[in-house]
Amino acid sequence: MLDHITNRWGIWVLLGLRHRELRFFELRDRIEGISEKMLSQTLRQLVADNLVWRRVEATVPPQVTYGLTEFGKGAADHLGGMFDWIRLNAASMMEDCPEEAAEG
Amino acid sequence: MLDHITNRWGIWVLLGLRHRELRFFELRDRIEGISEKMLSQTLRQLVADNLVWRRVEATVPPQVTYGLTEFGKGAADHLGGMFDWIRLNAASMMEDCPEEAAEG
DNA sequence: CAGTATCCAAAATGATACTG
DNA sequence: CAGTATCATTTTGGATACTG
Repeated sequence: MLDHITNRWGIWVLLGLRHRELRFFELRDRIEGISEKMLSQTLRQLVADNLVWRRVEATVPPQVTYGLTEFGKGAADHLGGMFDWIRLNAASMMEDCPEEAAEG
Repeated sequence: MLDHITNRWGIWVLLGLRHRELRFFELRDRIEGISEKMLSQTLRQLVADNLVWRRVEATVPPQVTYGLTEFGKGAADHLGGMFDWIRLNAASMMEDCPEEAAEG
């Protein structure tokens, strides 16, 4: 399952759904570069893993909405935390890395 | 860079180095299923990203040791935390998921 | 021991067209 | 709108042989 989460697209879907539930096309629009095929496939995996839920409204045209389960929220939280931490520390790391000298 | 960390093997290398520094063959042994090619490649990426350091001792036979930088330690920590959390919650999630009913 | 180079197989991805 | 099917391409991974 970690594979699905850390997949090329899994991360972005989970982070994309972090703030609110989204329709299929909203996700596709949010996650730039993703194809419909990959989005569909990734979503199916995440739904199967109980990280994401799927709600279909049998209207015309049909509306399908995706959101995070409680489990998915936790995962997205960890993921987001790590992501933020990396962005913060990567910046200061590139400027100057005094810790490296302390290693030896 | 997130790609490198969440790579198929990047995760396991970072987690493998979490407790202590290791030699090349120790890592290869620890991470079952990894080939020398993939290990070498993954390590080069992580070193380039400043997540891992590399120490060469010019002995015969040569000894090369890898370990986490301060930056890498932080990343491995986040990764390990998420990993543990998933393992814990995935188990209870599969048995019973009352939160799901509360969604609708 | 610690790699690198090469070649090959397998899997992931993408573009496009199509369906209900 | 929300997908699925198909095909071509790209990427990844592994086995093996070779080097210092």
